[in-house]
Amino acid sequence: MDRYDPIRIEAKWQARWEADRLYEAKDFDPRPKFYFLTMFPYPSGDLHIGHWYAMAPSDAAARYKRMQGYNVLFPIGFDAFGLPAENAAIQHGIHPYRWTMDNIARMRAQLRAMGAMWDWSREIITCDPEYYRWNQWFFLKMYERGLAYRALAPVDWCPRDNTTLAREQVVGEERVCERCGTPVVKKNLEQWFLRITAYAEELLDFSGIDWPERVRTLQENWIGRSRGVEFDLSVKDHPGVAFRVFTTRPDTVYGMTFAVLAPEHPLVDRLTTPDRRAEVEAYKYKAARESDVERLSTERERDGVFIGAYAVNPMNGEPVPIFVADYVLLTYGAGAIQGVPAHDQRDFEFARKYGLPIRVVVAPPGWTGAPLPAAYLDEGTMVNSGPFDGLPSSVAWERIADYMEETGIGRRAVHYRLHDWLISRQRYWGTPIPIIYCPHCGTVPVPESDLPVVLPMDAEFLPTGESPLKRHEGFRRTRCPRCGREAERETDTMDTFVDSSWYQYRYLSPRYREGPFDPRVGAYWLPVDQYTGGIEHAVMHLLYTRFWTKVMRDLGLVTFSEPMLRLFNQGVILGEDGEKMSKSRGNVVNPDDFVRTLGADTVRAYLMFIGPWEGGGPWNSRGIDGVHRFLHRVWNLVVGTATPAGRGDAGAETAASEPEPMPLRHWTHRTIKKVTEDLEGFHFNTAIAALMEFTNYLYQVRARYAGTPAWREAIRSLVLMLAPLTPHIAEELWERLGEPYSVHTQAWPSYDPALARAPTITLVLQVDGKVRDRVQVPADLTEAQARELALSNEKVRRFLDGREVADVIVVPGRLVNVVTR
RNA sequence: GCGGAAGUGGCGGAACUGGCAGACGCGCAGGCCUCAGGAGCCUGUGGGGGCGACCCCGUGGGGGUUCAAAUCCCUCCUUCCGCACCA
Repeated sequence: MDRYDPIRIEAKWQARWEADRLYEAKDFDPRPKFYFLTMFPYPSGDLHIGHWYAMAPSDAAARYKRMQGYNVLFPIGFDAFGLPAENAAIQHGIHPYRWTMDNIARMRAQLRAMGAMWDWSREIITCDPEYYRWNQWFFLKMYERGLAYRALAPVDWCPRDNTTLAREQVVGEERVCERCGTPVVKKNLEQWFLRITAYAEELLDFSGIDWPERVRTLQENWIGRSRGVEFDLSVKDHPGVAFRVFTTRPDTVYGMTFAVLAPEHPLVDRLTTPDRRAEVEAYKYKAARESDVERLSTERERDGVFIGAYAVNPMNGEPVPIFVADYVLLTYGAGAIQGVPAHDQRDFEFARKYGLPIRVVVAPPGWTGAPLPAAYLDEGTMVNSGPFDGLPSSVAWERIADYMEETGIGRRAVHYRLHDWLISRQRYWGTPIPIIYCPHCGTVPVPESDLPVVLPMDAEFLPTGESPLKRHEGFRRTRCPRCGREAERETDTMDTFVDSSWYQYRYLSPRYREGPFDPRVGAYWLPVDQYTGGIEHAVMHLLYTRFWTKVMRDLGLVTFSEPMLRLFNQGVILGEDGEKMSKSRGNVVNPDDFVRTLGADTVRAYLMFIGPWEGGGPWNSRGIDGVHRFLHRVWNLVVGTATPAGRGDAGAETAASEPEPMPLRHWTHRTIKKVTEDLEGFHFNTAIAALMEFTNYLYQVRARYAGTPAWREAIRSLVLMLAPLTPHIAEELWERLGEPYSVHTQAWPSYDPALARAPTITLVLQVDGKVRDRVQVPADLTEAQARELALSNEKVRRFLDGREVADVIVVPGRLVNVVTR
């Protein structure tokens, strides 16, 4: 007997597919195109089960699209810059390039074992100078347009990785480094930024793309748009001196009883009176020293110090005391606020602590004038607000804003939580920023013709934490492209998120020399139709790549504004204990072990069967056996060598001699319908369940149908439907059926809707909503017939027990509910 | 605190637009086959009651709408994720 031997057939077909270049996508093919992209891996060294979970289902989906008649581009590459390579260099003396390329070689072999339809001819590796030269090119284009700039700014610094971090890379309440978990510290440094905030408004617009609500919400929250009013407060006894405040509640301006400056605010020194100076200085010192952890502690009492000066409310000329307090941040809004304790919880607590007046200006319904127990934040009626009294506060919001604009007191303004993207990294293993500092000419961009600025291979890697480029004289010292005199290169490299912000374009023409991608090829494939990857990139990669595409549009490189039309986020695969896989927990599942014993098809199918793709979930080593058994059963069924012996077969005959459940062709077509719909929606788990059911059914009726055309249709369909999910076994069985190579270039089976519809249905008979009987009836039973059937049914009558029938609900094709009084 | 998602057998999960709860698989129990394979076959398996035909209960808790609720509404609880002094 010829048993299912996954190891042998998988090796065989992988070699054949590669030799035949079965998966190379053709540009300009007349079929409709479909660009299916999965987030490319970082070459950490080994392909882990998480990679499989991200990639095997996406391969199945891409294969399905191909069988649906699309010309599918399904590329793969490596996100090859980053810290681990540099750390390996420091710890083990291996050059980051060597380390990275060795890992890539190993991972390529592991990826091939998956049997995916990647087009390896388009592989990209971001640490290749021919790749990162375009990072530099983009940077120069942005620099020309003022979208890349250098600024002295307080930046987040990871003391362990010895580098700055983008705001998005600082995570959690503890404000730790996204990569290593070390608490970050603030440093004041000259760094390069990309002006993503120029696109803040546009990035809030998701029209035209079908992205998960979750990602949209995360991005919206991250961008953090606030609409409000900015106005200036003049300072009493300081003619000509004023500071700006921003508020989202201009309707509460008459309720201002104090003002607050951020401790770092530039006016603090100037306005502080001599008698307050010592206290203010002490407070500033304290605020500066406090770590962010302390400063953000939720239980912490709000505090501040009066600086001795008074600000004048522009609406009523009333002076209010000015404080410094660290609950006001220099980095948001204007770095100063109006203190309205009656209508802001923080101001309320502050006013209580320092005995400041709490003046209600938006009255809650039924307010009697009594003090409020907490800040009142909702809509109300204006009081104590001069000409605006009596208006609903939402109306007053607009009227006061209008008034401020008309009189020049202030203007409407929008602020964002989003900051510009800090891209400077004080590390070696990244794209050099193509800038030269000349003592005579200043900051000079490297001319395009001099690109790429190549990383020197002979850098030294020492555990000092200092960037190797900074100490590399040959790299650092250069000549000014403008005046030719001695100058210095920028030694910082770019955040690796730059690499992944536009990689989808490089896949189109990875060896193109005239630009980041060939526009002719781009016109055919772009944009990406389907993108898949983890949710962890919601506010970093996925925001950056949208930004990048908008910049590319404004540079005239593309004609659209969004890089990926549809996005799907798969879940996370957990260890057997239900916890996140980690070496320290010892719950890491190595896919290679299972591939070696059960085969790649089983691993693929199991990962898809485990549950909804978006849900992730725990790995179960027993569960995978069930899927493996299923493939065995399919094999035996199709090859026709299911064990014919003994009582097992007798049992099968027993099953087959029972009343026929449904005709074979109906089962075939309804399974095709179900699997088609499931794959369309990435519901791999239920698609596989349907194929299991179908297989179980085929075993039951095999004796009756074997050899008939309907049987052949069923078996062919089964193999075709397995092709995207388990490509190797499908190819082998397809060949054994005598069908032409390759199963993967066949059309997806179509179904006849009439056949997919059940010829008979189970009609449920209920009395007062409780199921009392089930009867098999023709699917086209009329409503009247169903009603008749129910009322004459013996069990229904028994449960009616002579009671009066009040109503009979008939749901055609489903049930009849007899309702008693 | 704010925003989002979710709670279904011993486990992973299924259930169209409100219409048979628990598909499929794991596990478990019993039986079979086999010179033993990462082979296969059959039966049973939500809880409780009954010799049985059958009956009752059951989708986090409580309440509601409805002929009918896992599904809709209110409320509470729990878990996960994100943001968190953003003015």
